[in-house]
Amino acid sequence: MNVHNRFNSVYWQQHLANVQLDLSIAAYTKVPEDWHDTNYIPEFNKLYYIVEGEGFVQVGEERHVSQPGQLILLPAGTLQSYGTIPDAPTFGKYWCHFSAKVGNQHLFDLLRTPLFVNVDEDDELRKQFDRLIRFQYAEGLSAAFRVRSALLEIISMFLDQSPRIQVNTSKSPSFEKMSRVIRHIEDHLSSTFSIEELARIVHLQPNYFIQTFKQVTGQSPIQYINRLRLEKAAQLLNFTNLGITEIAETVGIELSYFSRMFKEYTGYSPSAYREYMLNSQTGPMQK
DNA sequence: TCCAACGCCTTCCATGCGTG
DNA sequence: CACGCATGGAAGGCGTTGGA
Repeated sequence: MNVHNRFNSVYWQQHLANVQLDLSIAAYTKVPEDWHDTNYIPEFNKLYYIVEGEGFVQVGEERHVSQPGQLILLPAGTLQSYGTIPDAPTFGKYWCHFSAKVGNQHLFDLLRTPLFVNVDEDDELRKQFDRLIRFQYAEGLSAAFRVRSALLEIISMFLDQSPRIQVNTSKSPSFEKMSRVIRHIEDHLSSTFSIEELARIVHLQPNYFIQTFKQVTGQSPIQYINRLRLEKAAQLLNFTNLGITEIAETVGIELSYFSRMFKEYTGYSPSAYREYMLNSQTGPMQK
């Protein structure tokens, strides 16, 4: 079971997408010649998008002299230094400070990313930073949504450009244990699970197991399992010709209950859902 | 860690509707 | 009529929670 598989699991994708974002500040700055700091540990994450000039950043032991076109991530809680380079023009950069938490963990404790990436879509990234800057102090209900969406977009671009991303679960024993349980669930979706059986996998008391599971995933085990089953069922309805009865069986739910639950989940009965998806895929193409 | 109480989950069964 | 599916009621079991 390697790290790559773990990252591909439905669990991690879902789980990391639940990230809580909080922007503290975003701006564009042409930094002064005396811009520097040495060996300090910030509470927040920083993203720098270098547009002009030169400078260095250091996280832990890794030191990097940065060029325009690079997006740099300085994760919260890491030992950092930065500064200008003598006789070189200083950085002109977009930057922002933000917190990103999944449950009670820092996102970039869970995700090991490179220190920087080379950006493909310069225009797009500038646009997102501009949005961030414009909406951070804006009035109105939508501003906070826009800030969040711009920040997500920037982080996504960073992740997409990263050649290697590792999920690091070792910092949290609960995460490690629960992801083992979730892998088991994903691998055996069509069978039935008892809480006792799942708790045994990680050697926990059932009631303590439920608590831990909920802390990590935000859902009780049963709710989590059912959501997974219904998502799988929706996929099967969408992409296969299997009968409803067969699909119910495949995802381990009794037929009549499946109908009921599926409707609660999607608003459509299974067959209505299939029809709806069929029409929405081909509908606009037909005359 | 254990226990008890509550409420939700699940199963079973009956019924109805549309289709071949 | 048989079959596949949807819907709903009833009941019991089990998951979940909170307190000690």
